[in-house]
Amino acid sequence: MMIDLNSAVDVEEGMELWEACAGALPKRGSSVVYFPQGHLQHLSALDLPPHIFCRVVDVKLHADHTSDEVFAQLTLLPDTQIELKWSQGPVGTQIEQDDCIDDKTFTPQMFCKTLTASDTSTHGGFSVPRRAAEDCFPPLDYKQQRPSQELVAKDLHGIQWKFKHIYRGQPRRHLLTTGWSSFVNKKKLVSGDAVLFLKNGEGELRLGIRRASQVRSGSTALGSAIQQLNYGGVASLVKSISSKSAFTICYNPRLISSEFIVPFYKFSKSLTLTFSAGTRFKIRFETDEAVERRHCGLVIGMSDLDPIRWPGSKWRSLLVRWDDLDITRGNRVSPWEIEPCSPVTRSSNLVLPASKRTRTIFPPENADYSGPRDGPVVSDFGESAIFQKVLQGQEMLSFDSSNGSVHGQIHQPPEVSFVPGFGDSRISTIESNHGDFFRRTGLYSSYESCKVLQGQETIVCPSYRKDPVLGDKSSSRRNGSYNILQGIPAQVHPYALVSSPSSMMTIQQTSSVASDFCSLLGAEREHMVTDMRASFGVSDIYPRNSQAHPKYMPNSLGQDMMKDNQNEIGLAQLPYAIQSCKDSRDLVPTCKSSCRLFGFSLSEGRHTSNNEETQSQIHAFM
Amino acid sequence: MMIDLNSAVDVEEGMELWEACAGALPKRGSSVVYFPQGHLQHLSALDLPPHIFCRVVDVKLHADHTSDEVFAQLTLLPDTQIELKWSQGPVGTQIEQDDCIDDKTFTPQMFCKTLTASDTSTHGGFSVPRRAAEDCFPPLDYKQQRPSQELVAKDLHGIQWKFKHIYRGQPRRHLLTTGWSSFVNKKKLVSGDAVLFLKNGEGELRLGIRRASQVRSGSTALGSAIQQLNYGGVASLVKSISSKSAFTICYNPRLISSEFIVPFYKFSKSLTLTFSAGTRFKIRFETDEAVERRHCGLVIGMSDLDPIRWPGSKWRSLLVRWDDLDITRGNRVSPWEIEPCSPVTRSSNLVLPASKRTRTIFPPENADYSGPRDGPVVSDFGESAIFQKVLQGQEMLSFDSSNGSVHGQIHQPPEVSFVPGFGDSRISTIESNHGDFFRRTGLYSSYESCKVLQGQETIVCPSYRKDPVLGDKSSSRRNGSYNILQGIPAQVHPYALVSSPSSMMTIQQTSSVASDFCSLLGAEREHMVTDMRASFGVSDIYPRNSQAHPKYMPNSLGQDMMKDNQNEIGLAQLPYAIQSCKDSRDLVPTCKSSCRLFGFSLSEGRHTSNNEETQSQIHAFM
DNA sequence: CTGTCGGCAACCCGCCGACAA
DNA sequence: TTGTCGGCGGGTTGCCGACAG
Repeated sequence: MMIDLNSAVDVEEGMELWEACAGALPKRGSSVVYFPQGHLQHLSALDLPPHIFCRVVDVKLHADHTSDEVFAQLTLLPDTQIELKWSQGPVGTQIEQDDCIDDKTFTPQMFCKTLTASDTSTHGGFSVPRRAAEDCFPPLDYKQQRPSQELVAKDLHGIQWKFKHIYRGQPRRHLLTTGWSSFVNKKKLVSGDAVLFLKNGEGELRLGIRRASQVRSGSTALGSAIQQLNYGGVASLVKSISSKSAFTICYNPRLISSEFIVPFYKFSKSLTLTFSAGTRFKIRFETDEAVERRHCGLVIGMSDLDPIRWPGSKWRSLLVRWDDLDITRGNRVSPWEIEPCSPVTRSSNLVLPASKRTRTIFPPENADYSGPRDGPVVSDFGESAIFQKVLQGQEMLSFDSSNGSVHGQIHQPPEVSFVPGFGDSRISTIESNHGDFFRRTGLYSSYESCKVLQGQETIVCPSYRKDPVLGDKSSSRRNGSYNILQGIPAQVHPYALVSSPSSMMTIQQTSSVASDFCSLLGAEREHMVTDMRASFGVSDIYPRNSQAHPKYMPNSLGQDMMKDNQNEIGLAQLPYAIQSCKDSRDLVPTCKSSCRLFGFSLSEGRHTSNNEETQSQIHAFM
Repeated sequence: MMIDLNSAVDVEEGMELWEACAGALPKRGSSVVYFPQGHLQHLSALDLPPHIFCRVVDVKLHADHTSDEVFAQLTLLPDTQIELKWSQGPVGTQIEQDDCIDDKTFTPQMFCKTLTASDTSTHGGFSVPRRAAEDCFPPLDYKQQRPSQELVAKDLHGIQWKFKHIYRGQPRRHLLTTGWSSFVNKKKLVSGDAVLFLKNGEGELRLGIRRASQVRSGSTALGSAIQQLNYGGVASLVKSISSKSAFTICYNPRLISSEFIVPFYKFSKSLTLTFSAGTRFKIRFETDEAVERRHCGLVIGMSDLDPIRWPGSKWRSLLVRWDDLDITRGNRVSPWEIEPCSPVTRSSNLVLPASKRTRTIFPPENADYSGPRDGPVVSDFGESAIFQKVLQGQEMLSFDSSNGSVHGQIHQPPEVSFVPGFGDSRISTIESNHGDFFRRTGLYSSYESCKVLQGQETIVCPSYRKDPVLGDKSSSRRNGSYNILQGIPAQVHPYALVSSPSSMMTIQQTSSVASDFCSLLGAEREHMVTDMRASFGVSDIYPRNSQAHPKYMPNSLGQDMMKDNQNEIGLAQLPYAIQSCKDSRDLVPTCKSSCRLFGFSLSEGRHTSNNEETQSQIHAFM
């Protein structure tokens, strides 16, 4: 069940926590594009255009009471003004900026740690990373032999959790003992889930969770179901849109199924590119296992996903071939989902040790550059509080907080090009420049490390690296040094976090930079992209008789397409889907058994649906 | 999430258990009346008649996977034939009979016990009532010093639960030890919930639960939500009905919110009565606390509940005044919900010790009458298996199993009349006859004890009474002696159970008797009822300035009406409702907090929403 | 620095008959 | 007949430093 953070105080306080847990939201007042096709899936043929330009007129935050799943109710108002802008030509910076206004001031501190087996076992408590404790928790009296204190942290629902925070052991370390296991049990946390502590301006502690895996897919079902089943249903949705009146949908930034709302500037920009067949691209998304990896692929054509009901829609209009044929994703993407890929050699070896990688790839080029090694990340939405006030003190970019835009000292953007290629690791000189561009702007490293770190299951913190200028401790006390991101939302990372070498993060103001980066990138693309559409047909791309042809790939693309449909439609349509999400831990078996309804037996038989529970029960008596 | 009992075997086997847990269903093929007004509440003004005559074309049983909440999906087909019958005049017995056809043969044995504090505490196991164990469990070898065996019982989902069944202690008693607490934990049972063991024809054990209280209201939300939010929504519902094509709704016999489907004969018959103002009536329903009591009241008028959108609807068309002003129910009922009341003195003292009461009220009048002391109960639906083959061996009525109807040897129904009265306990001579009628038919006692027992929180078994004729043990081995009913579904009790003095029950074939009883009653009513409509106006009934007037009853009727609306509409409309049912035990706080959305703060503040949990958490660390 | 482990205490679960309602 | 209790044994929880990666 959902509770609404409707107390004024809690909305105020909970906002940061909510976004820390969920990711960035389209801001109230911002311009977005709504895709009924993506939202309603194949639910019914509607008399609606494929994309609807809207203004976000209301945002309500919600958190599921039992699973802590976060989602928002967005109220969208179809806006002909935006449509007008759209029809008049490519994106203006105006629009981007209006997505980036913000008025929050303070900078909360937070840390996020993926729980280890020890953290979640019954054997002990929670091992707090040193810096996390030092930065987020009230200081202990280290003169005492065994310093300890009581911590109180509120979760999204305003529920208080108390923990004994103790500093002990040899060597000394911070631990949460009493109260911790209760928290783990009540929240049903397992190893791989992440907890998140956040100290707000008043020094109050807030506590959130980000679940690792299955809940995500479960949530998808829930989210989708709610979206469609929202009171009034599809009919009233159509009616609202047709009459240009506001409508409300559910939105979960962490879910790939929430892609049906896209910031206008992103949509607009992506279409200025007209991705050609042959274009190499990369994408970020979460698989079912919540492992987020960077995947590259090749655009092999473009066509309407559903030419009958949604002719001319850009929704998943690009036919693609993935480099990794195991990718459990359809062979279609939307233009705004993907980014041009820089196929440097190292892209095939993504899981290098972070410290090593960092050292190798980003030697300090500028002695003056003592700020974050990892800059901000691209954010879809210029939303919110916690992404503001970034980059202060950084030399590479000056930030004008008055309008939230970045005035580049990079007045001459470097040449960036995206050369279509079929091999794995072609590097052109232009692409080198491209990499250089990232490095010079200070954007590249975050961009890169973010992607790498997102997919890793347990890795949180790259090894600590001494700052060549400021030494060991001071660097981490500044506006962060490394960007540590983990369990990050799907599709596009919404955080702009600059963090210390530990998992400590300081949240800062970066979104405007991010979107500006986007527009720079977009501009570059426009110049450089080579239109190869004419020279490629879909079937030409696939060597006949090779397993790369859809016909011969039952285990990859072909099947994935089916899966795609089955999951997203099936789970969204029926009441089963709603009910499959009652309990966060029961989701897997439940979903399995309900999936059988759509022709796929994901489980062996119906009795396996709660086999674990059943087994333990059956063996309770010997 | 719901699982469907879709394996053929399980439907076959699970049917009995399902009905034991849920109550009787409208049978496939039977005639019912569907009330969109009751189903959709104030959801939207529809272009539908207030009642729609339908045939039940499909029944699918479901059980919630985590809470074990039972409900059914009914597919109804608007049927002009029924409408025709309706328009041609009062009910024929034909229609009743077609609701009672059945082909099931065997008679399962079951018992139902409300869990005590000891049963649910962590301190021990489950104390099995002696006779329940003897009748339902495989026999133990009592020669052993401490006889024990392993029991295996399947629940609604087909999950097996194993228990150690032991016979020990001084004095000896039956206990379930190992495995029991695990069951309690997994099902989240608390004291007041009831468990139900059922031995089917093959001697297999089945195991169900009936929750006591809050889950019920939670389920209401779930049920309602699903009903309305069922894919396609209201619009498609309207469309289906308008085009006379089948539609599917959710139905839970235990819920008062499921009143929107009424057997045709019941509807039809109730309208032949044209309840007049001044008519005394009684009703059975469950309050929020799952306490079901018999309530009496007075019809004070009749008018449309919603004259604008549902003019001429019989839905809650009767304005009533309750004898007990504390009743948490609106001041409106539908004609088919109520029955004429026999205002005998003891009706004001319902919670007499059962054995004492039984002794006092039902002295054996007929030495030949060695069958059940408590006869069958009125059943709305002539459904199913377990209600058949009743009363065999009983002298009062003969049962013809070939067509499921009852041919009365009561060829001369006794005079039954319903004299309007304002006092609490007027007894007319005619009413005495009325009571006598019940007694002579063997219907009265069950009718009575059922009502009494339903509302009691912990009382399950009236004290054991020796059968004056057959002695101690033998009586209970026959077709039952006392009808023990507990935690019985709302509104109209669907069981026809004849039980032993313990909580052991033998399920038997009674429904045809029940409906026949109804028709008898209906016929009587038609003759006897005095039309007093003209002489009473609503405002005349309420003594001005008395607290009986709605205006002066903020704590009873007035407020209750509001509650009524708020709950049923509010919870049905929003996604909150769907999600409020994730966990059976979390339902209360959840519902409370979500109710605030509709303007009612049912809880003190939002933080109290899971106070219990929170408290325990907060105090985990001192 | 921090994940995991063995050691060990305290607690609680759950089986037992006693007792009484 | 059966609900509750004290007794008590055993399993689990959870705090501790040791140790190692």
